[in-house]
Amino acid sequence: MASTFEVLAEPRRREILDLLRTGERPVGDLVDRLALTQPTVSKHLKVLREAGLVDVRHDAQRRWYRLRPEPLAEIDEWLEPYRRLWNASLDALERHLDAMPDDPGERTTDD
Amino acid sequence: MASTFEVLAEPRRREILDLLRTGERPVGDLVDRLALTQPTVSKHLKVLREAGLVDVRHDAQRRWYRLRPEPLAEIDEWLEPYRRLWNASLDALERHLDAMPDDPGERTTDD
DNA sequence: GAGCAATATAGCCCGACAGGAATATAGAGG
DNA sequence: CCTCTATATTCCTGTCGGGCTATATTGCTC
Repeated sequence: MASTFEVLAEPRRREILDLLRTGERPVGDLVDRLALTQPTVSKHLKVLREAGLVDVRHDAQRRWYRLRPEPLAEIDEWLEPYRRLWNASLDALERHLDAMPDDPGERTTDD
Repeated sequence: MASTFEVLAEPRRREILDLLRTGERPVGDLVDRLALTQPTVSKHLKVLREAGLVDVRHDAQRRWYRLRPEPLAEIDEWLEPYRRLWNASLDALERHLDAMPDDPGERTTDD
């Protein structure tokens, strides 16, 4: 089964997730909004389903797809050890700006 | 140029980022740790470079690769609107557990 | 149960991409 | 300048994935 990252690598699938953020939608609705044929959308939905990123509710012939944010929470956890790094960079930048009242002679390494 | 998500979809590239989290490393070091040939590692590094996820420092023939966390911060931002969703789920679960002191007759919809 | 609506599945094509082997490039040192 | 080291680039191959068309499935309604 594909990793959450692999599933998210596809722009159309991210679009689908974006659309589902506001609530559940039937397939036809997604087909209308994405410029894709119905089979293609269904295929993407299958991938999303197998990755646990969406859930389906049956209502007669209509299938309502709904977002499942849990795998995204795992991405969030994966980011955790990196988060301190860019925080460190921002802190350093802040300190730098802070320690530089107005120094026009200052040069960075952009030569 | 590939999106950050596409770049991260490759497991080996995530491994490389993991290795670089502790500090900069030369290519040969990465080759030793990943079970890949040197050209393959160089190719991955090129992709990572073009996506802005790593940076190079030249030191004679040796190239020291270093992590650039900024694109990861963008992923973090992308997650932002979703974060409230899984927080909502967790909140709901908490409220649920909270409102259920000890109710053995309680049934969920898992039939 | 025939017909219609909504969705899924199958089959196919094509472009992208990861992997490796071979080769090129860059720099140090004798 | 030749050689050795470290890395990048090129070329080739196999596989995978997205897109489409055509077809199957499911469930409603008359």
